Amino acid sequence: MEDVNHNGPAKDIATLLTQKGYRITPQRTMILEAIQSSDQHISAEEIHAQVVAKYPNVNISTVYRTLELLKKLGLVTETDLGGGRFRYHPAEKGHHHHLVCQECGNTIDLDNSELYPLKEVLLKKHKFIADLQHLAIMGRCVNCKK
Amino acid sequence: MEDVNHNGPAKDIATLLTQKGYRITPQRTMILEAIQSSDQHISAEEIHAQVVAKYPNVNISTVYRTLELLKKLGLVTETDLGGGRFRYHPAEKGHHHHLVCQECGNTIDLDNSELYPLKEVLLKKHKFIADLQHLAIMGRCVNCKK
DNA sequence: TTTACTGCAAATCTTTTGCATCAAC
DNA sequence: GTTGATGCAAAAGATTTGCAGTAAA
Repeated sequence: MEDVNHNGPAKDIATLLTQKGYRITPQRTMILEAIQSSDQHISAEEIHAQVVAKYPNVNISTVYRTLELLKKLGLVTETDLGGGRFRYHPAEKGHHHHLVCQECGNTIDLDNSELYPLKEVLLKKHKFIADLQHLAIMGRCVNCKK
Repeated sequence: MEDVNHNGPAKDIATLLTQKGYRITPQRTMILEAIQSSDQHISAEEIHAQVVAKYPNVNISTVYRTLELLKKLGLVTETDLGGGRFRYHPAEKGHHHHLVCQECGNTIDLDNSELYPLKEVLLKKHKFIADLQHLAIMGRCVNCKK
């Protein structure tokens, strides 16, 4: 019971793409695998490196175009953790938040419940609907604090 | 009592620069004015536009180089609000946080007290020292929510 | 006069786009 | 055989850098 869905997620996505008139290509398959095999958030460059290792001629623009498609279909979430580079993760893995250590780059995941009080405050006091899917909190982790 | 310091901030900064062996140029003076006159966080491009209005030949690389210097001296804080563009504000103005509307781009400022509970939780549960100076929370404001 | 600062142009770096070719269906 | 997808090269947008000339001290 590793996956959220009953079928393998890759198969689901392939089916979904086909149904919508998109095509399954080796490039797309490998890009999907790269995203799904990554626990952490992965960047376009990292996806590309991983794909190229097996299938040398894939261009990074194909990665970007595939990510754009997957975003549009709601299969992948794009997160701007700063640093001028987007990061991606499978939407099915649910949303979590990030404590990013500015020293060592490690990220700690938080779940929704820990930010719920904040969300409530923002809504009540500022009538602001916070999109906490895309939240990254910078700082320093234990190991780096000294 | 507008300023945190007793002397005008611009004068302080000029003195400080001179003491450290840096030079006061018209470009630097105007860049400093642009940063200080902005309540909100200002981008390099916005600073440049404001400076060029009065002093047409200033190059944007001068803006970047001045910002780098001011950062190094701790006079200006650089914030990565995402969108692949840094924003700057005077360090003396203290830190506040941002609710950024993804629809209209408006920002609502929060002060430290509203995020204090969160900071405490992160410290206690995750031993993570959150640098909330650099926090931006994305979402939708009242006007855009519908 | 010394050398820090500036303007300009060119280089980076990430992401996007135009276009001709290729391959999934 | 259609037409959506790909690779390549070039563009775009923000920031950085090399260099020769300029100006603050």
